Amino acid sequence: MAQETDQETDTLAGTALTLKDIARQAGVSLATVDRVLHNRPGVRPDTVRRVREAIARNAFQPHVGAAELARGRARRFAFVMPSGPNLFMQQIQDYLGEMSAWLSARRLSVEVVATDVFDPSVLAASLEASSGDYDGVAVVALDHPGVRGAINDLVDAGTKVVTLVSDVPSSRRHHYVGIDNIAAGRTAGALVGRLAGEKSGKVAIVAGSQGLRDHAERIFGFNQVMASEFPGLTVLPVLEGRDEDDRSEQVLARLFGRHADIVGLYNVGAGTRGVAKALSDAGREKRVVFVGHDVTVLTRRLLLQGVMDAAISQNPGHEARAAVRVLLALARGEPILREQEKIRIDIVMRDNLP
Amino acid sequence: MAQETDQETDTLAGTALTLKDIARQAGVSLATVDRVLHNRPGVRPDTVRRVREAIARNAFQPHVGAAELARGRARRFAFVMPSGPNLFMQQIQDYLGEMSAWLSARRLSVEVVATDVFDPSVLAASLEASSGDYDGVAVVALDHPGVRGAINDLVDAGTKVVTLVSDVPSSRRHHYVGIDNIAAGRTAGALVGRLAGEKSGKVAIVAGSQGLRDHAERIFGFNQVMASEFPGLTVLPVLEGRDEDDRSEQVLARLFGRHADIVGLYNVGAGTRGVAKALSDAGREKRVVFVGHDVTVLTRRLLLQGVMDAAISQNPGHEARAAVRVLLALARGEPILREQEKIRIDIVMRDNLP
DNA sequence: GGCGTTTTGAGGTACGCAACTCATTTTGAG
DNA sequence: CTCAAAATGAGTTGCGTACCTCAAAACGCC
Repeated sequence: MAQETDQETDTLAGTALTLKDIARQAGVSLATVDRVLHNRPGVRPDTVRRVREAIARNAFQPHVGAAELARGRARRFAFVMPSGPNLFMQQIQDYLGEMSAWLSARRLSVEVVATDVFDPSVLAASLEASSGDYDGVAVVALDHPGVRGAINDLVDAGTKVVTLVSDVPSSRRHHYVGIDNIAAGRTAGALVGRLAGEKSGKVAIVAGSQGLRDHAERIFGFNQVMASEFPGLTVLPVLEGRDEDDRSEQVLARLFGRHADIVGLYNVGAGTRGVAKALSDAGREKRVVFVGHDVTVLTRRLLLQGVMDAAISQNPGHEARAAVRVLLALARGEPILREQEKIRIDIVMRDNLP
Repeated sequence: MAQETDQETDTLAGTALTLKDIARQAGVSLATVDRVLHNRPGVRPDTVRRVREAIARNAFQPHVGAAELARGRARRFAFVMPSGPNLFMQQIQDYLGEMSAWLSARRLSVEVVATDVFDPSVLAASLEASSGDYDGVAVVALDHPGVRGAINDLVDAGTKVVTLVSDVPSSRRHHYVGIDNIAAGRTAGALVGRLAGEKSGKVAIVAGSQGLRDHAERIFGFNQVMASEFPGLTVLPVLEGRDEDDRSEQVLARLFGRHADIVGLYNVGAGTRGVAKALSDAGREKRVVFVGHDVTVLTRRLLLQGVMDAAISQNPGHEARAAVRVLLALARGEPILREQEKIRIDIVMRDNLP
């Protein structure tokens, strides 16, 4: 019907071997292949090798659907997250909710455990309490010895653990789903510097607390870039607003009173409403380059109005889905698609608002 | 062991109903439920309603693994893509390759069909030829009546079709995986304008061809922003470099010779190497704000060197995976996670290079 | 060579669904 | 009321794996 087109075709996948084929090739029974595949005891090293070779030779992959069906038991995951009215965390939960059809089609259950993430002992207790109940746990973690211990205990018990948004690199968690906060701070710095143009002047930083690992890292990255590339700009001492609107507004208002030549402002955490109010009360709404974090209803409006110039964002939907997918892959023993699960640092300006 | 922590727990999914439960609730047999579920004939409208209600009432989702296992036949997808040495397209293919383990664990096969995408009749023939062979087709499409017809024919034959990177909105394709190119152009415009600072001067545009839909749309968005927000900047007539290095360099060199006050440069398509060469030959490497598209080995280097100021990027890995996931969801009749499959317009600068 | 232990084979069952057959019941048109 | 057509029930088979039991074979030790 159609004339031959000189097209190449390149097949990427689609073998259809089963366990039976592997058994035949290795010259053993199905039971033995099963023992090897699941690291069950009672197989001679030599036999193990033969089976492994047959598996490798054929690039055999167990049919994920069949495996899921055969194991019967559903997998249970927990998301341990802050209980406060944090908008970003709320977004993550919302996106988990949007996945419910996807989850139930795979017989997965995801439970959100709200806890006081900022109290290490409470967080650790929450984690310990969930031991044994779940196949996997995603936790917005505080980097603290008690929390680290609790994470390691979970890992030792066979539970898969991923840290979410905030990492505990010294623990033995299997994966971290979140951004590199130093790079995020550097990005913010480059934006403030570039958008401020040739101007010289002062730059203000408002953070929740310098005790929070992610905030501290962002500030570090920010200062790095400012020092090395924008010598004309002077970074003022970091203000702490505790991620609260009122307090952020107050400290900032005081600062504006003292310095008339502020050309840039970096809001490291939340409290955006207060920051914006201080800016407008001081009448400097559009004369100060304002860079903050995360895309919410508020920052979206500020970007559209031109009050905010850019938001550094980590996609909450992506983080929610990546955490689930990573936990699932870990539980199944599947490889993780690193490129897919890597959370990127998004620069969001008015015209590329998602 | 652990003291009670006052934590709320909120379960999101995890029911475990089966078809049998639905049948019992609806007061019919398994066979009838099956008929309803797959729109097979021979069921009274009233009975259909009762079954549908039972399904809805329990938010029943067929076990995706069991379904996949039962249908036996593997699913086949095709990616119809340009045959040329296009780096971006090559990246998409590379990322498809990285998925091979994921694909084979699900007994999916993906074939890449290389064709001359820029010749409508050849492209249309390629599409027609693949009719019946595949459950789904992803195509980098040219917006042309012949291509539109071929896409519609595929859809009518029951094949799922998604357009990739470049859309054919007038066709009945099921989904488009790619960015909004007008918004991408607007973003580029905003960046050039903002990064050029207070300066007034001229802005150059180099495109592959204004006949290409995506290029035309980007230019449109770019001009929109320049006209409305940066009246101090004058946009020069669009240069056409045919996405080739040499030609881009020539036309640009000539332009630099005529205009001394160029402060911004937008490279809409490929030919980046030539553009960069023209810039450096003219000795304006770092005095002109240079914004382009896509993150490749070359643009990455130019960003790090400070020659390029920003790259507008659509993540090729994301596009590859999204296309596969969308085709799979369509074939299975599963809902599409729109938020997940939406391709975002990434602003990539030196410090958030992926 | 006999013994206990380790390793292996053979086989079965279950998982939830798709896709089919065939017998039976219900329905509605005349 | 009759009879063909339509609707439904009941059942089977197979998909590829996990997990289990039991018996048989091979092995190592004294």
